Amino acid sequence: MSTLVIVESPTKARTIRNFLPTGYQVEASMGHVRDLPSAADEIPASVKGEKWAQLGVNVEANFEPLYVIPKDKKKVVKELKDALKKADELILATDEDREGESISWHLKELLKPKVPIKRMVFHEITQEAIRAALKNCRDIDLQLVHAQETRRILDRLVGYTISPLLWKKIAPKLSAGRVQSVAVRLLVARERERRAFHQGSYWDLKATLEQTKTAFEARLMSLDGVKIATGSDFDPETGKIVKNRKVKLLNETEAKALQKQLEGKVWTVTEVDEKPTTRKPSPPFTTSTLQQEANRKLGLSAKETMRTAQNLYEQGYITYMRTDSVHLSKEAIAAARSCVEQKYGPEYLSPQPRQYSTKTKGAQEAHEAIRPAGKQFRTPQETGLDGREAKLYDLIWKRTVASQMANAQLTQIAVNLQVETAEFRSSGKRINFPGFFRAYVEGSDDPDAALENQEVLLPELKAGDRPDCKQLEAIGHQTQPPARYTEASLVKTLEKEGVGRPSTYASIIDTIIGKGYAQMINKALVPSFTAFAVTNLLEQHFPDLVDTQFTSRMEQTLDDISTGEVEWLPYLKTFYQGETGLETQVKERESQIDPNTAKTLELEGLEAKVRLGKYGPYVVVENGEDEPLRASIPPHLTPDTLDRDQVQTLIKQKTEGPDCLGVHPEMGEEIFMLNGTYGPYVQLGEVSEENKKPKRASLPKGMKPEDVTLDMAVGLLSLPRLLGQHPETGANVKAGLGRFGPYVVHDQGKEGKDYRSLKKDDDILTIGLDRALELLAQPKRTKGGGRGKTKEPLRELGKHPEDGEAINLYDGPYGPYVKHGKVNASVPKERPVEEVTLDEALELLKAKKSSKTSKTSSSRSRSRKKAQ
DNA sequence: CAGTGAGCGAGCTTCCGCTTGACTT
Repeated sequence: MSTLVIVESPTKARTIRNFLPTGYQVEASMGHVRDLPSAADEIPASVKGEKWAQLGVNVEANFEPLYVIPKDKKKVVKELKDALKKADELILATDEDREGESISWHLKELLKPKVPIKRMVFHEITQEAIRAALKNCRDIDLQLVHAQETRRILDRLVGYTISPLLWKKIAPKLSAGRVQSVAVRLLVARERERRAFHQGSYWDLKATLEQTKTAFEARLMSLDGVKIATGSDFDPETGKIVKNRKVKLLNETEAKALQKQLEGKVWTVTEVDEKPTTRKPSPPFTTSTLQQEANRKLGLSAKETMRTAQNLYEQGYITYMRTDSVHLSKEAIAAARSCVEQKYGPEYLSPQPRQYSTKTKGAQEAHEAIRPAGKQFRTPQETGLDGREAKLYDLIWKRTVASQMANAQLTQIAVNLQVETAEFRSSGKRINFPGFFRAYVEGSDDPDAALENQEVLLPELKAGDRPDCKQLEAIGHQTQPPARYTEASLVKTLEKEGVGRPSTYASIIDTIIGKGYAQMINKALVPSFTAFAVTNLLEQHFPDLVDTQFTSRMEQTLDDISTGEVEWLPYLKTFYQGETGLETQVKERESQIDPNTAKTLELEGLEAKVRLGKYGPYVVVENGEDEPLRASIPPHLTPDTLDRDQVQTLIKQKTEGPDCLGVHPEMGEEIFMLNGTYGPYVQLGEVSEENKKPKRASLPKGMKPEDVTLDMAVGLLSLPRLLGQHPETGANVKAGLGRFGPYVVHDQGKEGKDYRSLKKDDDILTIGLDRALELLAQPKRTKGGGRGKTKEPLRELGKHPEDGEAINLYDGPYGPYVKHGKVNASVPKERPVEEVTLDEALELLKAKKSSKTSKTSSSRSRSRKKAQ
């Protein structure tokens, strides 16, 4: 008697294998095994002529989906079929959520087993839980499967009807979808706010006071009983105080006058208010909160976090990393509590075990929260991990353990002080009992709030006290525009609205960047002009689809379908073919929308219009009777900074030709300031028949075109510049501008070149030999396995018999590999790294070399995608 | 890499969610 058990992931398969009796074979499906055809080459010839072929859903016949096996799943399916041949029974043990139920159903439909089928679900991977699940098998829940199918079809209908509309009206290859279009809209909405933002400025006073030798600070709160204006009193759209607000706005003169007036006066404490407060630890990690915290505390991108977590999961250090649940098993709670007792003592335990409940919209909770694996948590030190993995495990360990710790007890202290008619306030915080603070304090998107987490000590004060004023300063402030989204804050917002799933948060960001809807500038997501045009069109013509509520309404209906309260077919029919249905809407709008209008952006406070052209965005300025003036917008110029002056400069460059900075003193040719696809650059002479490629040099980052003088331009054009000879080797030391910015190099020709980037305060035009030597003497910065070629090998294996070049063993992000010249070959997972020999390495390299000659079509198409 | 913004025009582009291995280092 033998039974085939199918789960989603190979890691899970390996784990539960140990908990099942002999005669059970466990295999992985690797996620979904069937799907709607994703592109034309997956549509079978038999339906290619049909009107609905491109959709992959027969909208004319009860929305029957056309399922195919994607290319990358063919192998898995074949293996599963083979495994089934040997089995007398099939157990489908995928996750208990909507997608998991659907995977089981697809497996059943696809494998058409002739043997009995059971559906098994479990929530914990322990001996008891799995044995119990085995005894309580059930049938596939078809209503849940219908809910998934409805979700799948609806997403397809949205994506594959709206995207083609965008191709016709804005630009080919654009995309729209239930999730990505909402994400893009969030970015665009924030950028609009930033464009509309007007800065306001205000002043206040800061006093440094002292009592019983302890210094503390106080801020001016009110004057003559009227509150002093602060940032929140401003209207961000006007830069002025909100109408009818009764506050006193201090300007610089007034603030300084008041400062003078109050100097040397008597300060009196009028009121001391102490309030006890408690803080509760945050729940254990879900995918979304892990991504946010790893981004804030470790600086990891969502993608990096997931890759690192996957490694930890596969090595058995943590539980499953794609989850929306904050639930901890009994076992996990016990393990966390024992960690608290051992490490911090019993007084740090929460009196009762804490069980958190998931409040996220649309959560499906097929898994536990992300936590250290096992019945006993390994402490971060015990794992022996290093690098990113160690840091991420540490974060997960602390968060999990902290969740079972006692509340922190604090006292908030507010002290009011009076000096003449001015009222000042000082706030402090005392930590009476740190509780979970000992282990973990959640990071914050707002650095000011993070500061609040620290204890602010005040001396013992009581009403009537007269502290000394040591210093009184007038301080100017300016209101700040709303911050752009980061990866972390975007994921947080999407999760809050129930948009996207744990398995997709990281890829949503990839999608919107890959489609040219946004770029990442200093960790901030900045939407493109294309994003503006697409969002405008969708908001105007399909407001429901880009509403953040759309997904939660859909989820509600899907829930109702899964309980049988709503039928799936009528829902889809109304959504697509109803009077205000999607198909009807798209057809109607197709004739209404003028492509020229859709490609044109009217930005607030700008007469010039932005248009999307074949080669990117450009500005158009009406020029009376004449042809309008046009000029390209360089990619580094973002929508929020495009103002009148910027447009002026772009147009001027275009019409008057490039600015001439002067004549090169030695070459006798003119030097021009130009703006190219890669930003501003200087050029010596003009392009002509005999001089097709005149000498050019980009401006280093931070140098503004308008600040560049003739001398500076000459300096830039003379790069790389010889600084002198290295005192030890006699080789040339030069300074130049490279792909990564300004650098110095110790150029020993064939012996090798040693590069260092200049520091922020160094000037490429004036740097001398001494400073260059100083930089070269510093070690190379190798942060987290940077791109430096000087990576230390794990082990040297020996020399290649043919060319005598060294063959070394390295550790890389994809596991250990051996390297010979430019050829790398991974060491197979089952081989222990310690045992790899030179001969084995030669074999691996040989196999790799021969396979390299045949490139697959899929890798070609992937690199093409990346290039866009 | 470095100055364009219409048109010849077959066939293709595109969604979300579930997974790992391939990429290369």
